[in-house]
Amino acid sequence: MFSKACEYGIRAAIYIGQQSTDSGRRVGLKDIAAEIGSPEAFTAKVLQQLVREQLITSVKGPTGGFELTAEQLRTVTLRQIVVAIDGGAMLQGCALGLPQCSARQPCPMHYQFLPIRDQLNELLRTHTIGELASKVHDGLGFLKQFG
Amino acid sequence: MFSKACEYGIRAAIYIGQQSTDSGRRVGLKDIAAEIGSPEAFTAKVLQQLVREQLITSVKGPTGGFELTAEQLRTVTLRQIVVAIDGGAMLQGCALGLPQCSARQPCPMHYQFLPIRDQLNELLRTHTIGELASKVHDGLGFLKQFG
DNA sequence: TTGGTAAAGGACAAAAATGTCCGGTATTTG
DNA sequence: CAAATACCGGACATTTTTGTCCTTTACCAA
Repeated sequence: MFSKACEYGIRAAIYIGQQSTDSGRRVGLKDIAAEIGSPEAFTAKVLQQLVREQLITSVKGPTGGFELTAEQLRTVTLRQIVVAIDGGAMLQGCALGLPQCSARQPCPMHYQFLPIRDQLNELLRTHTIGELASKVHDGLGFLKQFG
Repeated sequence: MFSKACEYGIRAAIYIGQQSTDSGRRVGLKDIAAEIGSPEAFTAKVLQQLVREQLITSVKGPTGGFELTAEQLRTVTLRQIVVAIDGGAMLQGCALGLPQCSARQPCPMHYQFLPIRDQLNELLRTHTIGELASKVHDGLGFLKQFG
C-alpha cells in the first residue's frame, strides 16, 4: 500500500504527536525509532522530509528533538504525510497503470476502483495526527507490536 | 497500488482473454507488449509466472502463443493474478506496516482501513478475466492509451 | 564562551524491482 | 528430417528503494 518510508513516517508522526500532547516534551530520534520499531538512520531521513514540509517541527541541540505544535496536531492530516513522502500517484493513478486513465478512455476496472480510491482519499483526508495520537494515548491503537 | 509487473500481468491477461474470446486465436508476446504498451522482455517474465500458476496457457512453436481456455476465461479472477505476482501482502497487511496488526493490537487506523481493504478484496475476487475481456471487446474499457 | 548534544545533510552500501539479452527447448510446417 | 517459430530460463544491467555512516550545523547550558 504505502512505501516503508511512508509507514515509518506515519508511525513516527503519530508517536511524536502523542508525546507532544501527553507531556509537551520533545522526543529524540533514538527514542522514536525504538518506540515505533524502525531503523534509526533511515527514519531520520524520513523525518527530515516532514520537517521540510512543515508537517512536524524539529529543534537542534540539547533538549532538542521533534515535536508537533498545537496547530500541527490539529491540522496535519494523514494525507499530507502520505503525499509528502510517497507523492500523489497512489492516490490518483490508474490501478492498471494506464498513464491517462479517465472517463474518456477508462481501464476495464476504472469505475469499480473509483469509489474505493475515493474512500481511501477521504479516510486519509479526515484523520489528523492529533486524533490518531490521542487514540494511541488511550491505548486504543498501537505503533509497534508488544509481548 | 500494484507493482509494475502486476499491472502488466493484468493488462496482458485481459488482452489475451479478449483475443481468445473474439477469435479463439493465440497471441504472441510481441503482439501483447505492443497492444498493452509494456516492455516485451519484462512482460515475458510476468507471463511465465502466470503460466506456471496455470492462470493462462502457452503453446510453443509456430502458431503458438498465449491463450485462455474457456475455463480460464470463466474462472480466473483478478485476485488470482494479483496474488500470483505481488503476493498477498497488499491484500492482507497492515496499512501502517505493523507485522501483527489485528484486533488484539490494532494500529490506529486498523478499523478504518478494514472496510476499504475488504471492498478491494471483494472487487478483485468477483471480477473474472473473461468478464473484463468482454468489456474491452465492447469498447467499454481500454488496455492502452490511444489518440 | 565553550563544550556537549541532537538534528541536518552528504556520501556510500545493500537489496529489491524493473528491464534486457541470449542460448535452449518444444512444436509445427514444408 | 530440417528449418523456422515462439515460449522458457538463466544471466546480466539498470534504477529505485531501503538502509548506514560520518561530518557539519545549530542550539542550549554550564
